[in-house]
Amino acid sequence: MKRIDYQALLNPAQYEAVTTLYGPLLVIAGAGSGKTRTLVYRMARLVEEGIPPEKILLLTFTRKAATEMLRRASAILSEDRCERVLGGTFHSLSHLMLREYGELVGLSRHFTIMDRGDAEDAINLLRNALGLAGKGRRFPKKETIAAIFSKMVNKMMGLEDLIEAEYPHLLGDIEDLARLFRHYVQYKLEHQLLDYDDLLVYWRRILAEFPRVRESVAERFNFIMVDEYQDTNHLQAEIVRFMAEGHENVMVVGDDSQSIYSFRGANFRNILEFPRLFPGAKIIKLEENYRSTQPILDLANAAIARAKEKYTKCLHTKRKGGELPVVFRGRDEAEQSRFIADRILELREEGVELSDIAVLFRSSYHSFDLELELTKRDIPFVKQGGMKLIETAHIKDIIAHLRIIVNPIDMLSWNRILLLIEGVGPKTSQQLINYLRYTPEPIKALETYPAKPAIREGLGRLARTLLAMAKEGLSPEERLEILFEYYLPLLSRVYHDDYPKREKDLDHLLSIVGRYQDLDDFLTDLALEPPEASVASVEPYDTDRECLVLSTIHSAKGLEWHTVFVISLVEGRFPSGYSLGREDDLEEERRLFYVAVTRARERLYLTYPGTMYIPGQGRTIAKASRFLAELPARLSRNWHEIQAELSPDEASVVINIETGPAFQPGEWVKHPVFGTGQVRGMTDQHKVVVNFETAGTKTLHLKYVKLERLAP
DNA sequence: AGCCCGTCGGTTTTT
DNA sequence: CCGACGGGCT
Repeated sequence: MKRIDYQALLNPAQYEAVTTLYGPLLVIAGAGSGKTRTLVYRMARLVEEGIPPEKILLLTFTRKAATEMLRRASAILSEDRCERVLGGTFHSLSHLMLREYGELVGLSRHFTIMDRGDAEDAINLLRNALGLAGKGRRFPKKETIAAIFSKMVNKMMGLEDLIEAEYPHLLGDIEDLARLFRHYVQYKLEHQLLDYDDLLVYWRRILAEFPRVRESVAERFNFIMVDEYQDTNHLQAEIVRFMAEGHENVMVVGDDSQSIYSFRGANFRNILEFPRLFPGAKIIKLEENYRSTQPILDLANAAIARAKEKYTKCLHTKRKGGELPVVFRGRDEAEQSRFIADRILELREEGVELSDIAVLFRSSYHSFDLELELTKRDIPFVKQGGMKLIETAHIKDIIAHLRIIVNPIDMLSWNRILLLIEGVGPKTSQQLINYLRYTPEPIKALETYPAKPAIREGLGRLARTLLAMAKEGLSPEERLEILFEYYLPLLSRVYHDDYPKREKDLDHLLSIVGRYQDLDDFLTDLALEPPEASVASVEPYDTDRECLVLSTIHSAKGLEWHTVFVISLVEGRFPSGYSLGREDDLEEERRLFYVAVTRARERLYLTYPGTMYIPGQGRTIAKASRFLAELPARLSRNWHEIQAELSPDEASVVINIETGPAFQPGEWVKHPVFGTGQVRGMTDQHKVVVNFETAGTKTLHLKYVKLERLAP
């Protein structure tokens, strides 16, 4: 094992955090202040001190983040013991614990995890059954109800208090909502269904009610580290408190200025309550920024300075120089998209990798226009955030079939798959479910059900398929293949408009399932770590290909890029129209803007369209976001002014690189991004046409391209 | 009575 | 681009 010179590798504050191993520790870390680095080195330190890695627990916001940190810690120690640290999200940890201890509170080992959509479906079903919907009766949408129920649980608030505080217009519906909530809880219990919140709720409950479990868990995990603590909620804080009982070796890291998940019950004040939860906690602040240039930080500081409540100080860096962030106003969305595509192509020719550039936005649909432009120009991209693969109807169909194999009393899934049968609607499905519900073997019972002749054939085929899938000893992949034989013909009937597109997703799913030995694991991972829906590269499985990143700001948390574009900075989009009414929500939008701009290392572009198409209203004038309007003028430059200052000849030239002697046709050259290629010729003094081996033929402007001559 | 299918409206953020 | 809704069909 390598000895590590921590003092040389870390600044004094980071060093102190890394070497404080025992007792409660709160680290307030500004954006780009080496928060991840600190966590990684602390993990290495613990292992180096002889702590068995399996006694360390690392809780992060996504499982990807945890895996990445463990990989880095192992690299530092040049050994792989760190991989044995248990890392994951609160939800994945709770899931793991419930599979182990769930029986204590009446959970089967094969409970099903519902995603948000499933929860909404169940709520909808119950709402109809209770007669709370339809016919002139005004009742909140299932999305709203699900949000209310989720907030109640995560904030550990009563329904009445929550409605009063956040949904005063629904005060009249409290009784019905309460009744619906009781039924929802009952329904989940009956069918062994757990929504995301239940994972946390049940785990907390076990910890609270069973001191023996608490003891053995505290013994199992001697050291707990929590990342992104500003986005945890009260429920999660309690889980931490219980799990650390006895040893109190808990380190949490966060930045109250980056709290962006209050819609999920997170409260940035949580981070300040940590010292109350763990009296005697040591507090360390990391304030020096290692990521961005000072002009970018100046803009970020100015944006967050207007926040009503904040606790961290100004970010500063020792880095010198840097360009002012650029503001661009396009005539419309199409011009905004063209501008971004133009800049991206220039950056690529400067040698900035596509994957080191990101376009960030408030809501997933804000990038639709840009996606069209990128496709037109053949710029490959991946999109993070927004629609997940598992949220598409056809994938949910598949998942529902698989869930029944694991948990045959999951009547929510039964409902879904029965509705796929021709001739079966909501009524028939409910009757069937009432029949299947209390039979010991629901799948077999399907065939014996006294059904109308019109649907008997369909039920029989479903029963035979499920029986074949349920056979012992099959791999998940084999089960899926059996299912496809049954499902593919359905697909073209049910989704006749666009089934070829959906068929491709099914292939994608098949390629994912191949990695799993256990169906339970596969379903759990799909729910807890859902793969993104769109991989827009031309060849779907070509993940090596370098891609531009399009991402919601929420999904960009913790990441950084050379250049960042923040787009659609228009009132109503960002800040979102939903937030305009409430002060707290607006504050969160502001923090979201802060998170967005602090993702950039070298260059930052803030763009917005002057007009926008709004369905119903047609073309409307867009008003620049208040986040732009409020910025002091000296902190950014306007693109149109930059252009006006340049001579017409230079207008599109960004940087100068000395041009060498003219390239000759037939010469071999190497480009930092496109790789090697052969020169076709020069179109004029400045432009060379190169036929690249993999990237195809490109015309490059010599003033800003880095071409290397290769020996013949 | 219950199902199918075309139309239309309206779109936050995520484990 | 998905879900609610209403009219027509079995």
